[in-house]
Amino acid sequence: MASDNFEIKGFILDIDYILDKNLNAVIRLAVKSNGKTYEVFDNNFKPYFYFHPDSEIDLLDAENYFKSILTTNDMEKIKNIEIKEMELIGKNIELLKLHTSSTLFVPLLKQSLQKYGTCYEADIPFAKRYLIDKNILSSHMYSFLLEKDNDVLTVKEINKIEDINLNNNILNSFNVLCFDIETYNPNNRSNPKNDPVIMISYYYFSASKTEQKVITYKKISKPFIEYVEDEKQMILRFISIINELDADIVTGYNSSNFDIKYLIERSHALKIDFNISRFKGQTKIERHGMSEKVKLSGRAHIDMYNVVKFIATVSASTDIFRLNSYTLKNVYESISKTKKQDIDKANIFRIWDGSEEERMKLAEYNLSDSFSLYKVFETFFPLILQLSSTIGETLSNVSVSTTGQLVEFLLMKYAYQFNQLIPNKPNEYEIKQRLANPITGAYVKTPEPGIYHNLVIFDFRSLYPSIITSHNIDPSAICTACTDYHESPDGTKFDKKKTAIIPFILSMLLKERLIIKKQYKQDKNSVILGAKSQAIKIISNSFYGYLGYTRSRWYSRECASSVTAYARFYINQVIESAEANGFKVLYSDTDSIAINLENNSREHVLEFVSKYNSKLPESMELELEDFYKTAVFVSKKTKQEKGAKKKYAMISESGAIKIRGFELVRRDWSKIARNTQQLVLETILKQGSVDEVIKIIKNIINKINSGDIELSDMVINTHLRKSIDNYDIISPEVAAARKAVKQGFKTKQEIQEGNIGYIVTKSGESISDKALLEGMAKDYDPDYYINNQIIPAVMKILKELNITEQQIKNLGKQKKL
DNA sequence: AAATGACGGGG
DNA sequence: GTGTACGTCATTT
Repeated sequence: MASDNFEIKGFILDIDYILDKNLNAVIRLAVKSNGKTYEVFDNNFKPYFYFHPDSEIDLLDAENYFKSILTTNDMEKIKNIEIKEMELIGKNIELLKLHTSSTLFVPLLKQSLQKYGTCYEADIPFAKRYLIDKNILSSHMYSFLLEKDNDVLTVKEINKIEDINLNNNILNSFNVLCFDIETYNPNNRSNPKNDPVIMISYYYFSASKTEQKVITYKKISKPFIEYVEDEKQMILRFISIINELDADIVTGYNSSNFDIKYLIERSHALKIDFNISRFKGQTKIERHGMSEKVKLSGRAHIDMYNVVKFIATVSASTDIFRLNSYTLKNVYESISKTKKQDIDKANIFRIWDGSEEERMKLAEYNLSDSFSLYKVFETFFPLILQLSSTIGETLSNVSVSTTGQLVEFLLMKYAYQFNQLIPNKPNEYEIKQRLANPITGAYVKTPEPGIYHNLVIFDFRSLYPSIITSHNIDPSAICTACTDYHESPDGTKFDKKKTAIIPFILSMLLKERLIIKKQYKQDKNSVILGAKSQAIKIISNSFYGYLGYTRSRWYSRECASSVTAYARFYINQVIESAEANGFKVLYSDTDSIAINLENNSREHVLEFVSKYNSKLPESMELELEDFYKTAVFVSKKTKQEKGAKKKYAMISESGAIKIRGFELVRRDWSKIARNTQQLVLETILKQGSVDEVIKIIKNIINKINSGDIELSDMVINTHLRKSIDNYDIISPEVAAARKAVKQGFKTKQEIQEGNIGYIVTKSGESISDKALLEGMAKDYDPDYYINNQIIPAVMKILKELNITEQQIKNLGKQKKL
């Protein structure tokens, strides 16, 4: 038997497991090393879980105990029993550790044992379990000592390589295939049972080459077209291209829910197997919570739509990435600042059935989707990679994770290292209870509405994380009888001496981030450092949320409410202290305060903050955010907004505009209203007064009155969910849609499936009478747009600045006369 | 006001 | 898959 040993240096791209013919679970790694990907097995890891019996039993005689409660069939599944002493949320617990050979047996044994006690860690996916127990980080360099036996590679040893350069190089070592499909859609929504895939485009890039193509089966003379015989050949060709190019990452946009799903279902109809895995194993779609997850073996599938939404969620409080809709077009245009090629999607089937010239446009569009996706991928992948290497989960898992799942994975890893038992997930009843019992939130000081000048904003650096680390907030540190403790303002005591994993992990992350930030200052162009810093920030900021997250394994109402109680305590302390020192605090939210400098000098306020900082716990710090020239504060009054909400706009000294809480961009307002509102706000900020604003509004009203505004700016976008016949109340959009159907402009189906845009025209009595679909409308009703769009939009801002609606209305009348 | 339902992205 | 389990907004009751 030929067998030899060798060593490779590389990183884990993906991990899963196989069941051999005896159902034994064997870990399988995809190791990427020097441009090659190895399929590597690890035989030295077996499934296990813990059991804690309800009744007192003789643990030393556990085998007989199990014999008395389990069938012989179940008993055969237990390979070994160990007695373990561990800690569960601060309390010692004695457990039985049950070893088995197959992952299949774990849920079966758990089922049989449930009525006799509690099973722990019986729901940790095997591949995750492996990374946790072996303390191996995905997307991190390791040296793998391998043994080759009959072409099968097994791993003997894995050792971490602490080489920053090697780790950094990972960023450029992926073969990435970005793809997009077009489908035939004669009935609006393509149905994979009948409607073929008509084009598949891809944009491929790796360290050594770039390639882009559209595969299709109707004649189109363009150099980027690869012509094949039919749909079946097209799909087969796509699969073989993925293999030939040896893609490590296959990425799409909403591809889990659409492209991949459609290709799988379509292939089924064509009686072919759609499999784009690298190693043996199916390509399938699994439910991952509410979304779907594509499972490949040996490659990572990354759905950039998931990633984009994730980033949008975690950066919700910043202006960096806030869009009203996360379509590929919007996202691409936002990151690249260039327009994306567009097409009327409802028309794709007609284009396909039409001339070659038209199809050429479709092919170009198809390719532009893959190219845009590549840009989106390029923008966000560094962060995904750093999230992956920071917590150690695989790229494909990170790409479908919520922040809670990222934190949970880290906690599970450290729980293992600290001999702590991983708490079970809550059942539905507990979830409901937690949900019904929310945690008191942050403190918000609502501002007096108006325009202010000369502001300074300070905020606590990483307030929640630093509160957790400074006060040892962790469910396992909660104590009643301890002597050396932190007591939160709402009365929970945390043992100072207890080594608890949440503060432990957090202080490690915060320390690392400080180092990274320092390096980043020296090397502002480093994509890796920027992404790493962002990744750590995202993870650290998620611990508080995780403590109060209803499905959390480490849920602790006491901890979560202690964090917010401390936050309220500290921010109020700053406010009081600032006011005692003669500063006017205009506004405060959670971790920040806005001070109106008035006659105070900058030096004076900076001095105050520095003095204040010296009194704070070591890891806490109040930082200067920025100086602001002008700020507009508006009080919240609308029904939707419960409680005190941020609603302000301000402009910093450098001219950066920060807008919070204004409904500036909503689909159901016309573009003219949105643009005018934005302009009004910006003008107030830049001019520092409302004088110029009056002129602007007057000008817009005049333009509207004289019919100078393009119809496209007047379109109000909305969408109908029901069939147009089923409405009791006829809103303008329903009226417009009905007219369009009656006159044969659109079919009922077209209306029902997509977005519709309508314009309020001159002819008719009610607004519904006047409403016509975009394309049918020949004019617009100036009165409607002035009174129902422009005035309400600008009044949202102006009413707080002592300008009445009548004043604005008079602007239009003056000109008319 | 509370409960229920639909949507997001994709064509 | 050692299965999972959203957040928001509109409409209806």
